Amino acid sequence: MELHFNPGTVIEVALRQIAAMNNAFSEDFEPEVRPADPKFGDFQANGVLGFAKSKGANPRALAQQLLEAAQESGQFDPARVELSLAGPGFINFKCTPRYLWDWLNRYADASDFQTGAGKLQAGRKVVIDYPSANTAKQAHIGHLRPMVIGEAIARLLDFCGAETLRDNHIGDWGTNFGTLIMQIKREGIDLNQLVTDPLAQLDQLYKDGSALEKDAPEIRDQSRAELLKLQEGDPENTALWERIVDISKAAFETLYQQMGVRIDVTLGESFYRDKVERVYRELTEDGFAESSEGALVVWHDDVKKFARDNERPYPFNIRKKDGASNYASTDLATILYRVEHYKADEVVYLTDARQQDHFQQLFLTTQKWFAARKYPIPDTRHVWWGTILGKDKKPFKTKSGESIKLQALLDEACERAFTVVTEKNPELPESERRTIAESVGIGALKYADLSSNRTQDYVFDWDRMLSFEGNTAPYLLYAVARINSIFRKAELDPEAPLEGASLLETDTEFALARKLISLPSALNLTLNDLRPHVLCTYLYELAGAYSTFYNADKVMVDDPGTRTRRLLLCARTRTVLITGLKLLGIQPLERM
RNA sequence: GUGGGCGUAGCUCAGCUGGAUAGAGCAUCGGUUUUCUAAACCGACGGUCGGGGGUUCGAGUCCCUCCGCCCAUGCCA
Repeated sequence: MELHFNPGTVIEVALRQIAAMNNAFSEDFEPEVRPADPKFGDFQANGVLGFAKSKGANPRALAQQLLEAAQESGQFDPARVELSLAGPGFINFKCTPRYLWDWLNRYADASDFQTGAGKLQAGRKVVIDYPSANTAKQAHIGHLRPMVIGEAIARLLDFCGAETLRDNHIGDWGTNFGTLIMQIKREGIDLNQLVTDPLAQLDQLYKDGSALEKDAPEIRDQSRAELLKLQEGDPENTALWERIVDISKAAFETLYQQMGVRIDVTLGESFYRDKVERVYRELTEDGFAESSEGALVVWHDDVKKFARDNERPYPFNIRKKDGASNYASTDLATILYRVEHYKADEVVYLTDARQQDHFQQLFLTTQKWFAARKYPIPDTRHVWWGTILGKDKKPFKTKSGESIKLQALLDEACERAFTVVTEKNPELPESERRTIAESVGIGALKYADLSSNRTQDYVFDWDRMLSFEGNTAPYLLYAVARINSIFRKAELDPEAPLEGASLLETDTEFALARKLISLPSALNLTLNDLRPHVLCTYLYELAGAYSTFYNADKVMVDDPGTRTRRLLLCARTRTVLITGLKLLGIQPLERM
């Protein structure tokens, strides 16, 4: 068996090939190789069971046949992997100590992992639409998930070889500008005079404005008129708008830096304002768009929910009845631009769960439109997530019921982490405790967001996320810090090559080694549905296997062979943990 | 009404798309340190997987049917 980054893939490819040449199987046989429970082996193939069922064959006999064919093929060197038949027809694969050891020596540092993982998405151009913040509003807790999940997914795709473009599709052209400009004019505000926290003041102006609109239709009309003037290029409104956007960008930049969010381009909705006409024209010409109640809409009769004869009409509204564009218009113009200008093979959108209908309609419309025009059709993916809940299981808010400001959340995370660090490690200088607290605090916040399945709501709990027990950032960071400490005391570079190690011996060493070689499986699985919690679970299990090993097997023993092999396990664990944490956007620490 | 998500241990969550005896952490109880960071480790306790039916060698996972919660549902994004 080849010494590949992902042994599971090698097994799968080999089995598929062997089955294809065997009379008892057919081309469509899927081996279904996956990591196994350690008590059975390292990998298992479950595919025979399903296959036997579909053919009405005896699964165990069939599995026996495949196993023998595999052994005869010469593709499974007994010195590297042991095959066995189990239960109703599972085939188990157990890597030999030799193989584990060779793998650990072959895949030694971050660049080895990068090379191995880099084949997964090689050559793909992926545009990632995030964090797509609003303009003229302060960032609040609702902006946490797009920043955290978006950054993690972007890093993951980068790591796996994709050529990514992080496109910050800001909402700088929405209806809210009508309201905001209306209110600015009403109050006679000079935007250049706003000094302290200008974004907060814009936020307030908007709130006041929309409060007024609530029970005054004439004010609502006024706002709509201001919006239309802006969209038609009125110089006064354009100048106001530019200033608002600048204020917003500057404020968000500070947050992006703290959050470790990296952006390649910021092309907001305004960028597409002269590109929506083409969308209207092409969709109308091709017969996809038509007028309905004064608006321009697209019906999708092939999907019940969006069909025109549905009991509750739910068209894709691409131009409002007042002639103004909306987010459907700009999203259509945007995807065209991403394909034509950036040659995107895939576009990944990151938003919360509530926008699923919109993206379903957007994707349907894009496919039909692009097919009709013979434009390249990109893969599209909507990566969505649930709500952050308080302990009462309702959306997490302040006691007075307002949304929590993101900056306040970050500050509290760092402050709480600082208290903990000071409690545990009072002898460290304050500046270092502050640095540690920032990594631990922000890291804990991010990890809490990433470690549960993103499609579900999760309960926000400071104490749990900052705990050193359980599936948390501090637990993982602590594991890294302990490894660093060993190398520091031994006066060794954890990234330097290690020579003269003896072969693995104890159960805890083996358990750790087996966990290490399952990194590629974890990456694969994470990438499948872009679910970072899969990677989190893996890292947590790895840190757990390390802690068990650390407690059971002393590293700095006298015997040089034993010492070196344990140091090697420490070094590998460290590299994998650091690599994983960085993929999640969490900064590892030398000590804590 | 329709569509989406969900219901797993007292609490917070996993469960790799139908696989082997349903797993972690917290909490509770008990144990481990002259040893590299005990911010750790080990063990015990804890489950009619919302209820009921079905499909099959096999169901937390798929189908049907109820119960309950969250979200979306024509011009905000």
